[in-house]
Amino acid sequence: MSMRTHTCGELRAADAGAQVALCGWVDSVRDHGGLIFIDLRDRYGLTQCVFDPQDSAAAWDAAQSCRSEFVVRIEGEVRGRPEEMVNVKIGTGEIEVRSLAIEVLNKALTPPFPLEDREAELVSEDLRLEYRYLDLRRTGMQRALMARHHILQAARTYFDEQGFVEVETPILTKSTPEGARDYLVPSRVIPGMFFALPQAPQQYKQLLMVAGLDRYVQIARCFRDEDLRADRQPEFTQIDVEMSFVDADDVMAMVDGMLARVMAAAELPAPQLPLPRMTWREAMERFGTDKPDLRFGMEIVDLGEVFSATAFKVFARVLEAGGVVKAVNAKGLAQATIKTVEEDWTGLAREGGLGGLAYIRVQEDGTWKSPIVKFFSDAERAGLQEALGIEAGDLILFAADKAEKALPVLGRIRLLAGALAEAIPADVFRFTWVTDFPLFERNDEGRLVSVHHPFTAPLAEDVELLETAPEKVRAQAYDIVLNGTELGGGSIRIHDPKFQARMFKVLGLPEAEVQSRFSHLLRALEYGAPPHGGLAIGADRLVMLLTGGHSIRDVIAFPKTQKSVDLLMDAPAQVDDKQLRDIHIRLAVTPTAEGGGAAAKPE
RNA sequence: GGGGCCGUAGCUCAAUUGGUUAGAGUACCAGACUGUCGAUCUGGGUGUUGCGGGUUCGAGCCCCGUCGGCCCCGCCA
Repeated sequence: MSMRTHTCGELRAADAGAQVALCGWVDSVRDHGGLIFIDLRDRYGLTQCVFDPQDSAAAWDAAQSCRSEFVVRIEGEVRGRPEEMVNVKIGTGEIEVRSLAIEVLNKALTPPFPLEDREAELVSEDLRLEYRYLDLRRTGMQRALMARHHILQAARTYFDEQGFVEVETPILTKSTPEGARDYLVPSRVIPGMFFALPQAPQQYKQLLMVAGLDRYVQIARCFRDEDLRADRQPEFTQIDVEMSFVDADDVMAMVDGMLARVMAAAELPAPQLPLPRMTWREAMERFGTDKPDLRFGMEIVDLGEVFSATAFKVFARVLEAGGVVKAVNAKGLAQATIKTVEEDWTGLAREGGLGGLAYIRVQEDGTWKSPIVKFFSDAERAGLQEALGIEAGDLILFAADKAEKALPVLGRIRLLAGALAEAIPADVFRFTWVTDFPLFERNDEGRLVSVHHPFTAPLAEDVELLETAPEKVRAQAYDIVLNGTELGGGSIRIHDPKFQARMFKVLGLPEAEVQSRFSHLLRALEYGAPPHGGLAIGADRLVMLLTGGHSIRDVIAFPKTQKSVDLLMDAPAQVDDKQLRDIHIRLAVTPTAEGGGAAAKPE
């Protein structure tokens, strides 16, 4: 008989009578003194194996010494269970294996934490990460990894069917001037020079379009040396796409199809295609963010009309100065605590540069309780009522300032209010495209920088504003958003070398820097670059959202901690002096062994 | 760089105002048990209260420092 004849998730009533061999981990031992039950587990499922001293005294004896997580091979005969003994919780619950022999292939130490999902999910994450190979043994984690596999496989298959070619681009590449901090790799051969790990395969995929590949896709690893969040890891995976001879609609339609396939692969309801679209301006006006969560209402309402002639000086002054008065109706939150409204949310408004946050609590009897209502005319009250659909129990939150300040604040409060009111369903998936982003923004120093990246093409009708009013120029850029999370984004690229040079000039990049950083791309554009565009989707975030996870660490096999430490491998770590000499590096700090060897402390 | 939460048995947590021998559940170990499937019953505490220092007659608890984990802001073209 072979090592194993079946998996632990395979046997059914129809297999009764079969002689089988199963291999796996001991999930649990229930020793009744006479009878012993061992649940044997592998990736495929759980099978109950019964040891009776009358069947085989030797096997029964060996089973007695089995402990959790031992790796064993069991031979026996499949037996149907009487109806009252069927276990409906597991797929193999209608059978059991009458065990005639058991071989311990490997013993196991007692796991440092329970491997049962129900309990393991409460265990501190650093312990799980230190013993990730045990954590990944859990059903829940295996399900997440399987979902990831199916989702990425569906995306690959889809793009293959659509004629895309998967091309691998270098991991050792060149540092880019803008964007995130690069991970650097010193060159041994050329002293003092460094490779950078790619933040994205952006320029390579554009060069592949110049090369005539026409349709490119890659499940690409990307690296960014920035601080982490629940949805950000220093290395992450993108579904990276680029297409030639397309416009923005073509790219979005292609990705619509992919997302529909991916939803099916994740066994989730199909979204209606085409996925909805809105412009960046509309997203900001209605939701106060460029990644709107469409799972609930509480949209931002403009009250410029209502208060156009108001006697309330605070609003009047703002409107006169070209500002806006906006509000959100936090439905049903009139009972929100003073702390929530006047400390937490008002504090948030102040952080966002607002003077404060006005509000109205609508009492159960319909009366308005508010420090500011007394300044409103009857017409203004009626206007508010109408514009915000005010009902008993509502909480109205006002922001009056420049639109760029008021909208983001209300956008954040809308999310908090939605969560507080439990108005955001967890099992609903609402996609939207956000299009027509601004091409540029001002950074801290007031310098013009690309919102997306410097290869993004502007909308044709805005090109004439490039030099005169660059901040008004909209980009042929689009983000795909799911449930308030930015899944990915892309753009139509500039394919005309003269235009690309013009763009660098508008950005104020010195000629020398353009040459040293982008000469390869500019030269490539000189040799017949097709019009092209594409996008990249954050694979980890996509899988996280579709599996209901709260952190991308839940869908990455071996993630890093918030300090970018790998607790399992204990990386980063010190290296030998010889290794440093080879790469011409001398340390300016003395590494210390504290914190498990991963912490380096300045002298 | 900044704000917040956390660190007590293998795990999850408790421990009154600073009080004498640091507990519970579970895991684990031993014994019992022939139909369990989160088995059950009996017995057993296995501890550098993250680490270092301070205050105190006395510190898990207070103070200072430090290490680590998580969430957020900044940052992430």
